Amino acid sequence: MKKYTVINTEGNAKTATLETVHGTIETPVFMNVATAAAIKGGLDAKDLEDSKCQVALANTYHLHLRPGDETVAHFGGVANFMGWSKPTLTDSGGFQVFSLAKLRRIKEEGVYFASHIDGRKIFMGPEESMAIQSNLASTIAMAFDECPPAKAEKEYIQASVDRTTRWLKRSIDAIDALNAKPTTLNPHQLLFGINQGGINPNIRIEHAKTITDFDMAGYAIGGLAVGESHEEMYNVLDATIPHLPKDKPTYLMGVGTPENILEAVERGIDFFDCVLPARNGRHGHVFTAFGKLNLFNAKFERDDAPIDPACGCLVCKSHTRGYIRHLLKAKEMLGMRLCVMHNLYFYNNMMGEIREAIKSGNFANYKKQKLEDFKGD
RNA sequence: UCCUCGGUGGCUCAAUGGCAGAGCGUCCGGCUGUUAACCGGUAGGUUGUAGGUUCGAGUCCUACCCGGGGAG
Repeated sequence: MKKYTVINTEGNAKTATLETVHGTIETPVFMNVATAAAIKGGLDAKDLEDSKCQVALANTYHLHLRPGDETVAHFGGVANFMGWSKPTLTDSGGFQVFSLAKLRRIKEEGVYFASHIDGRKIFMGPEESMAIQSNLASTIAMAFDECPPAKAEKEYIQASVDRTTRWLKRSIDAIDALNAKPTTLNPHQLLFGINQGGINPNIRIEHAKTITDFDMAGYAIGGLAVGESHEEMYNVLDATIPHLPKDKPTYLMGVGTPENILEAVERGIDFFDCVLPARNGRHGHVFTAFGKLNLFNAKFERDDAPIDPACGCLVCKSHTRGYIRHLLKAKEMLGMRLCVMHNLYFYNNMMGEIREAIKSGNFANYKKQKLEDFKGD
């Protein structure tokens, strides 16, 4: 079961549903990042539900290292492990090829990592990544790819993209073999392919055409928001998205700011994920309808307003900026937790507004108004 | 009363007689498929007081003030 149904479109923007064995996902959607089967900042699955989260994202590399994917399988997969009853997506470990640059070696067969936990040597290639993701029993698995740095030379990007294509074929073969022996946890794990090519439009387009030849459940655009400018990112989206199938979900990996998301939805993206709302929340930065606030700022010491008076989240219903600032300054864990809860709700709620706007043909106005409001404060 | 140790940024402390510093705190900024409750920056000093020696004193000398410890 992988039925992707477009409900309405406005220009290139689309709102759709993706039916999965673990429930229906309404897009555009923002997935909440639970790397090690936990939202950092002390949130659990119940908090995710309160935050209007539809999909939780976990990481292959991290869960393979600790507690081990077979241990997660013992608990019935990552969703059961963390008490989450809705769809999950697992990242393949490809991003760690980028972020753990000092701890790895890339070869044709895969990547040799030194564990960031204990230095132990581990190997991960497409087959290993798929086997781990199968144990994690995520709703959607990601192909094993390489995410080259934005500033990499064109020659390196091309060689990297070609290798990612070969890894994609191996990822597909591996997941097909695993799906041939379905488990009750996940009768048919979906696999999304990943487009790469740095900020080079031609490489991006050629790679999009190449991976479109494979019948993937969805197509992701990776390797963005890794140091390039917003303009470069939008140019890549403009060039690439027209060459991806219209009848499949698209996923812009690792993006981004609320502004980035509005721009990408306008260009036709369905799925997003980003650590920003959780990480910035832990650091006391919160998102509001009128821009970002840094709750560490002295001006909030005696501010008795909620983070965002227009917000409907549990935090804004019960707590003041002044109280949360105190918690943050006192290093009380509750301060981080409240900020993360608010930020996740802000993102997920905005995605709901986006879906409604597209359904009613009002997205262009909605986007324009939001971008204007975010500049406020 | 005597002996002794000490007095340096808001706090805790560095600085062979040679540019007065650090950590924390303050204030501000950054964070984009998480190695990140993290990283970066700002401001803040008549070195207890008054003299002296010296080219040069936080540092050596004298007196005093304040604090800790000890003796009586």
